[in-house]
Amino acid sequence: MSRPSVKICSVTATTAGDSATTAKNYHHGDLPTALRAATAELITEKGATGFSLREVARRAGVSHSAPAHHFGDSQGLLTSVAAEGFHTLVASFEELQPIEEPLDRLNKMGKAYIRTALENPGHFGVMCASELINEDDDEFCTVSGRAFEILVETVSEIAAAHNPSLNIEAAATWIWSSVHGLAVLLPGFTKLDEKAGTDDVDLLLDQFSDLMSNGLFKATAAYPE
Amino acid sequence: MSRPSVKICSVTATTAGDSATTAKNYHHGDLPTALRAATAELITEKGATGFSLREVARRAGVSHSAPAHHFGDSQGLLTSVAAEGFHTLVASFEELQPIEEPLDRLNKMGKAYIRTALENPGHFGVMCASELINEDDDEFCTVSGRAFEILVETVSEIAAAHNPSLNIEAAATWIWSSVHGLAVLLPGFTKLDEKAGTDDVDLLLDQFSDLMSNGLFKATAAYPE
DNA sequence: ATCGGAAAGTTGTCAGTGGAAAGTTTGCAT
DNA sequence: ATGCAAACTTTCCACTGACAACTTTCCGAT
Repeated sequence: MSRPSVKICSVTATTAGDSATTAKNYHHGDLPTALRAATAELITEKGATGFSLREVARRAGVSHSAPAHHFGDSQGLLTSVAAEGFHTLVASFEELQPIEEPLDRLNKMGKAYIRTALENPGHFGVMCASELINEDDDEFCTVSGRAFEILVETVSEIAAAHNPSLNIEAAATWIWSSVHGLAVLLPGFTKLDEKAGTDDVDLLLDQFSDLMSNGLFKATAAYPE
Repeated sequence: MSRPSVKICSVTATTAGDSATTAKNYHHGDLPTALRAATAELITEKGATGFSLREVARRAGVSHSAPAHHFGDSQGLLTSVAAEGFHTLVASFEELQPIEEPLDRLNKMGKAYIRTALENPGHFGVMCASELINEDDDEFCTVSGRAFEILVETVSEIAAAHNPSLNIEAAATWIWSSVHGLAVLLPGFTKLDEKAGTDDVDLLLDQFSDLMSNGLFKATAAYPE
């Protein structure tokens, strides 16, 4: 929360185009965006369970049933927040695409994944909460599918470069599971976020890279320093 | 350590076991157990978000605030259910300890993990829901710590047998993340549970084993048949 | 210019929820 | 039998999500 990271998201990007016309477009300006922001903030503070539609509305300064008008129900709002989070993730993935060596790119994608999760706990807390969101939502499907697609592409390149007989789908699923599991299991994101956490995570991810590349039989997984 | 008193079944065991002493012990018999069972059932049906203390009480046939007397609040109840789930997991791990070859044992532990998750969705849905439970709870800490301990032991043996320079902690964390991530991400447990799902999962786990052992550089991750 | 419809937002209401507080039943030790 | 604590019930309160009905604002067609 030390940086204005939420701005990254496409949603703000799409609407932020001409603020002259949209900013005071209506009563509120851009309520959907404000509601998503309030939601992410609230989840960051109180966790996904502490979330409440009415509290979000209160923070956005609108009546308690205004959100329903834009998102239907709370699931709709949370799904939209989740999609926003995936947009951020995809954007950070795409920034890394110029990296030539696919293994290096994969390593950095893993770090980006964890960093995104740490920097946007409000979004991340809901991105894989299949209970809370509507995974069949069009925008959500598209953007989360795109994220996985990028991973598969990278794994394909790794296979081509290092091991042509690799089962790409299985490997991609496995990698995603590893990194996602780590993100989920990392105890108390806030603690890590506070201080030197990013370095620790990067170190751990380097070990993961070693393990993924070389396997239990050959990996040393030693701290590189 | 191969077979301590199987606390897991204590729940089901006590209800059927000595009904003379416990069954009609008090008003209800064994309310805490009944409440845990009702909770698991409810979560299985409606997901962790569909859970409500009052509905659980209703199913157990007691007043809406009876649960509070035993578990404090809903978090207490859910934590107890999570601990119960970990007991089951630890028990299934311990059944596999006689297997000599640690790699084989690890493979079967992974399958057991997924199978436990599939067979007890009500418990699993809450075991790693850090939002919903109190992870500092004594019993929860003990039993979940034990599960990880068993994994670390197995990884240690793998290191001793195959790769002495392996960083054991990192590797264990990584393996846990992989399998947990898979369990979390597996879309719709019920579907897989219905039919031939177990085989599919076993196959996927075999691929994971291959990837974990040999790494991206050497693994083929091909279907074994 | 204005009129009508649609989008944006409000107010009011309802059943349901968790939690606290206070009362009641039950078993048991003395 | 009596006293006491544990197990459970009843009552209450603030809060929630969803719905329906209402008002305000905008914008385009005439």
